[in-house]
Amino acid sequence: MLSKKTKYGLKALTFLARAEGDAPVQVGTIAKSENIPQKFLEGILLTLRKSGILGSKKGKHGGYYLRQDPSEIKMTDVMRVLEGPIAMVPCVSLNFYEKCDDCPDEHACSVHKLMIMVRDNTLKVLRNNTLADLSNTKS
Amino acid sequence: MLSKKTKYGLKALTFLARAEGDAPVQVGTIAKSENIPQKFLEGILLTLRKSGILGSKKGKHGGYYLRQDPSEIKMTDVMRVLEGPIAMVPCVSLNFYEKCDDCPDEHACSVHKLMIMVRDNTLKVLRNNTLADLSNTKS
DNA sequence: ATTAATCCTACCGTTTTAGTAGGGATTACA
DNA sequence: TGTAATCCCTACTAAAACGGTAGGATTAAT
Repeated sequence: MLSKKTKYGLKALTFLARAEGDAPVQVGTIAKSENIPQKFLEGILLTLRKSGILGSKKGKHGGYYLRQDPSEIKMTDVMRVLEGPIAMVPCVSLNFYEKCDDCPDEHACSVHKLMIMVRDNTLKVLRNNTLADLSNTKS
Repeated sequence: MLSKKTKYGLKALTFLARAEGDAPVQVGTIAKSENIPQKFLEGILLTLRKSGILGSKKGKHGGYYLRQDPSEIKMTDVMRVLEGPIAMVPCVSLNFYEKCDDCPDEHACSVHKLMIMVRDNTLKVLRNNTLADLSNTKS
């Protein structure tokens, strides 16, 4: 299951991508428009900023903004920041690899085999889609 | 993340597929061989039986067995029984559809669009793989 | 100085996960 | 007919994750 955190984060990013101009957008504005609890969204945007995807401006008239063009922001990066590993099992994760404690031989493991295939196909989708693709209102 | 339940279930099914002959296999045998807590595995095999994937024989010399040839058992079915919906979001689930409570227009939702693509690619993998493919020791 | 915003930490109730415990029902076999 | 092995079922539990909320510190514009 996709967490609310990720879902809300994606919606917020889409909102920012669609927002014209480069003036920072306030959390409250996004929260209201996208039906997201404001305080919850605050934390989400904070982690997006810490990861380098968003920038922020403090104080009055402050807010958040994208640090790159939407077409440069890959879904793999966003998903890893918000949702964590893309692989469904740590033993097939590229960025968060971990050995299974059961499972004596990884290469003989049937789950391993299947999850590598799932991962590769998911990666293909997430690598081929940028925030610009999501923000596009057409189809 | 794949739950332990699903992981253990897949391993158990693989074990059964590899077991020669049609004599039922006991939970204890599988548990020991695959490093799975026996009592936990008991429950998992029970749900697999209730879903129709496994059959069982009670009493002494009882155990579990596959009800179809491994090549007939699709990963989509197994995953839906053990892990639940394949889609990451209920609003793109084929078998477990549910409307989002936020999100006024599903078709305008960027998350929806992305998750449909992910789902379709995952489905492709799971539909094209049977238990026979998993059990195959080669590559 | 006031106001409006981000930033940060801590907390909290609910649900899910990953089991464990204990026994009932059924069957093989001596 | 008795006993051991096995599946079957319910209930319980500790720990983690999820989905927030609360309260205030900090920073910047006016």
